[in-house]
Amino acid sequence: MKIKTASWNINSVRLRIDQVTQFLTEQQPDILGLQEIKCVEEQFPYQAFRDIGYEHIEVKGQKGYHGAATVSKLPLERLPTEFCPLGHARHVSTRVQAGGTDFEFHNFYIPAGGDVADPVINDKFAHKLDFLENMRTYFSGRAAVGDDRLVLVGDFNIAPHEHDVWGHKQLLKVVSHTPLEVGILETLRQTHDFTDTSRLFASETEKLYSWWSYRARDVMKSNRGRRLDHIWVSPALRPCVEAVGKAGHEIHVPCRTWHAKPSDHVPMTQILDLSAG
DNA sequence: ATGGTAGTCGCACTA
Repeated sequence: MKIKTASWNINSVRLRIDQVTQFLTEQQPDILGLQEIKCVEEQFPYQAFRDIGYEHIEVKGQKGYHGAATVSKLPLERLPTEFCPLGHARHVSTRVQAGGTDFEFHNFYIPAGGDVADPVINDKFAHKLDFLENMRTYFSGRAAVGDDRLVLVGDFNIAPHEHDVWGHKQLLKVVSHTPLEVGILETLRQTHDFTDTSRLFASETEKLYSWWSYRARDVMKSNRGRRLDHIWVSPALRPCVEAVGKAGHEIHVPCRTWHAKPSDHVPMTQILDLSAG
């Protein structure tokens, strides 16, 4: 059984509900993790998703800021997790029923971290590091991450590799690409042997971006992007990614300019051949 | 070193 997973920082799900439903209709992922929905649960446009076949919806919202939601064609069971030390709505964990099998889908919105890459003088950067530490604690505390079938998606707000940013040297002191946060994220990934699916079949020097700032003119022409969004899988699911090959992964770059008012992030999708795991 | 844009709880905050 093949399933298609997706992740997208939508920057207000209510404002861009038509873009989300267009994406779902065209790409037909089985499950989508949304970040920055910017609404409370009661304001979430449930019906628009149900109308096009996404009947299973788990939302963690808050007023005005942040928020995450997972919408799915496959049945979901909410898992009780908490990663944010400030209690922000930045995470939804679910178990997904996929035919005769299942897997966990962890949808993250890691804090951006403010402007100054020093946790002593910048509370937002300290918060980002604390959130990452809570992720580390959670996964280290699980008995057998290597055997468990986990998909981690979301806006991690970290571009780990040199060619995940338009200018490695220019961004070394810019939050999202500093060695401190990159090192923590890479340690988390390597500790559990998570596969960063965007890089599995891409060459190390291929530029990959999922986000382009609003604060620049002709941003796609200058192409000053960063790869802040990720789909990771645990070792148990790695064969499911390998089985579908490079074509199974897609960063939907045209979505950065396809509507007059796009999100600053584009969606990405990863197909898993669950029969290979 | 600064400022640029976007969305929301809009006269401020987060990104």
